[in-house]
Amino acid sequence: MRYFLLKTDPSQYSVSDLQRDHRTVWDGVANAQAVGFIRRMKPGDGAFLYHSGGEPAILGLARIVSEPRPDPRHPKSWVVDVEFQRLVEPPVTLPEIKGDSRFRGWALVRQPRLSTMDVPEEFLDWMRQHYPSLQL
DNA sequence: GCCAACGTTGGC
DNA sequence: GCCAACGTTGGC
Repeated sequence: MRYFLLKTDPSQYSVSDLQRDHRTVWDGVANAQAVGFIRRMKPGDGAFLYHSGGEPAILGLARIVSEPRPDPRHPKSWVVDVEFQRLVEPPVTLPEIKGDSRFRGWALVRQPRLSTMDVPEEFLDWMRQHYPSLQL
């Protein structure tokens, strides 16, 4: 089981929208590198939900609930179904992540425009320590 | 709202 | 296949 991070612009589709919808098709990912991560996802994998725009932060946890598949509407895009799991409270803010030298190499810090990525083991450890109730 | 970074497109 | 122009994203 792996963990990924999914960015969303909250003015388009927010974590509370997913909480309300419970399940959605995660679409709009066309960038080749990001699509590469979508294609590596497996049902049962975890996904941190991140708001870009507004206060950049991780504020939810979701589960991948389908195999990835090409988006029939957009040739270069791939989609996957995700299901809301939990809110991350309090949210883990970008400044907090940037401020920790252990995460310096993470694409979240290094490549601001990458919308979908994997999550380094160091961050998972940190999360397990600080958010034990998430049972990561 | 601005703008830097960077990905994509299209003309050659 | 290169690269200039252009568009988009995301952080501030």
